[in-house]
Amino acid sequence: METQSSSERPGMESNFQLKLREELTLLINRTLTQNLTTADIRFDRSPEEVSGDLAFGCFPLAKLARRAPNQIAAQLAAQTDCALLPGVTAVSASGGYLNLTLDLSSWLPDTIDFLLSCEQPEKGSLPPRKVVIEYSSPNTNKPQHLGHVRNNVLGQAVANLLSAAGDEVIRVNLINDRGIHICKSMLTWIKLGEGETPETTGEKGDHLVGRYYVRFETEIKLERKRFFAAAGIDPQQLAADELVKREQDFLAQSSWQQEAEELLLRWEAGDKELLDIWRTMNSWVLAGFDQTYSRYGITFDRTYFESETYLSGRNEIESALQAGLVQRREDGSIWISLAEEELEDKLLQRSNGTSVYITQDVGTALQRYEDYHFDRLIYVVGNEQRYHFRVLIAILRQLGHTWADNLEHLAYGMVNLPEGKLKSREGTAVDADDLLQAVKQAARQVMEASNRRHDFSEQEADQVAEALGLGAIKYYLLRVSANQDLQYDPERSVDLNGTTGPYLQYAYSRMTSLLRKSAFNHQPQMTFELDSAIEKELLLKLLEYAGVVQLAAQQRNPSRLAQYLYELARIFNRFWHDLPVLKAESSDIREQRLALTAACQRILQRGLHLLGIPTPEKI
RNA sequence: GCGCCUGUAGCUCAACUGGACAGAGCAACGGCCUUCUAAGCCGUAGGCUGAAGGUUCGAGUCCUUCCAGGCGUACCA
Repeated sequence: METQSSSERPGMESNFQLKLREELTLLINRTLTQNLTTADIRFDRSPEEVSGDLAFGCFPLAKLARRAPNQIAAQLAAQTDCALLPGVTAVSASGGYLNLTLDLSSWLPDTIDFLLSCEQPEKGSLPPRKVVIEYSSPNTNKPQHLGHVRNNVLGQAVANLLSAAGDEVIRVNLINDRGIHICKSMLTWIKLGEGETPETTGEKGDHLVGRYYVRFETEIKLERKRFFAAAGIDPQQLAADELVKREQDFLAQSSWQQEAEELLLRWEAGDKELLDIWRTMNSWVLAGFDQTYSRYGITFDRTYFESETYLSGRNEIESALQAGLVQRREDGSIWISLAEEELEDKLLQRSNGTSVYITQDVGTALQRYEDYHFDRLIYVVGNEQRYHFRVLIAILRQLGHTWADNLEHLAYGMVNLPEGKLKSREGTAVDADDLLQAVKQAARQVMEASNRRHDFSEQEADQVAEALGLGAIKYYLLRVSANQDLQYDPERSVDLNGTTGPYLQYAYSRMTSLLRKSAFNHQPQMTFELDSAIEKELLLKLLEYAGVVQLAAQQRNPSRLAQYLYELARIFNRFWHDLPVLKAESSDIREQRLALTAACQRILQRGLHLLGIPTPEKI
């Protein structure tokens, strides 16, 4: 059950914003004898055709007062004395909305002071909650690809948003470093690796190990082909259930499969020689991951390893068995009944005594609760695991952990290419490192083709290209709301025009350029006489910032912020185009426009950083 | 079969959780650089929101039934 309505978490506000909401609340309560609170007052932008800037929708009031919304709006408009509302020069009713016209020059001083001096303008009014958020969660058998990049970038951004909105955030990674898939790359390296190491090949460790994982898949595919050929069967001709049976037959006699399974048994038995190899290969992969994370700006406060947490899952199941909460079947396997949750029974331990995926997640969750006593635990995991997390939460609840209701699966959609799906097993996925390299190259080419001349050193040019590449990739992934599948078009992501990271970074560098050239220094309480429509658009957009961050945090949806920042940048670009700043008609106007620019710059910088996008000063 | 998710402009995506005439970008077409960075700005064109019913003062959004796609439904992770 939702306990909060969406509009009840405003961010910090300037004095004028706060005052306006208070006065409007009083006004409504007086004229309609309601008892609204300021939290009930939310503004939309007035549409172009209507005279006004901010619109207050009277629809919720219509139910309380049992009158039509446009009647209520009309009455409010008729009985409103503008003098009581700060900086409001006119009110009008239209289509059930009360439209307020703001006086730009009275709003600006207060707004600019607030935006430039408030330490954390995104902060919400509720007490902070302790939130543990898990993202990335890679397997140590292959390098990270585009799907992981979406996860990493999304997780990082949501963590940043929650933190900015005022929560205490603990960012955790979970390394899946054990299991049959790990054994596959190990096996292939042992058999065919001839002692290769990242040092001898000069390759990144995760790429090296990943090569052996792909190799395993190609080898077993060949073996499968031979198996079916020898039996004189064309698998394509088989009915579905027959095919499943034949595949099982194949795996049962496949030497690659058998050897991998033997390796897993040896690993679980603690075979010392094997554990050494396992540790060595994992360390290669982890070193590779560290490089990737660091380049992408992905950080964690704590890293969990499944090889360390899966045992606590086993223990939990053991004690649940004693307590009669789970049942052992005749073949020795252990199950939990989830009939109360209207879910299928779930296996918790195999008949051969080894643990399954969900057992590890039970253990990890328990350990995290012990470590942090969180108010909320968010899992950033692909939406193909929706069912898995429903089951996980149900299990924890059945085992008597009331905090199970504080777990939350932040499911995000798959990343597809225009040609179709990514397939990491076949090694056709878009590799995270290669991707950044390619997009960076493209950015570099655009920089060099441009007729702008900067005295960039080679090193500076490289840094700017890297920043633009990151901006391009991250914005591309974050502008789509999380639960949607997204289509990744490599060519489009390299295109720096349109709703892209580089567009925003470019706008930022323009703002910075103006401020640098003018050596602007903000004086509080300055007076404003600006009055153009475009300047007012900027003011109105700036006023939305804190609310947008609050909403994005609450919905765990950075795309809201991504969208907003694009709108802000677009209005700024229009402002830049239409109005002179450094060469303004008077030095007063110049200072005022610079102050407005400074506010935009700070908001755009903070917003982009929440999305994990770097903001180079010059492009 | 059952469950979950998704269908919005030619393409990629928005739409503050039920509110004003459904908005952007790309692609197309037409304008704007001797002027603070043209990676920019302005304009034109593009829609029966998959279909049909229903609830409501009001539906892209909620309900029902279809249609299409994706993902689950493992003693895989």
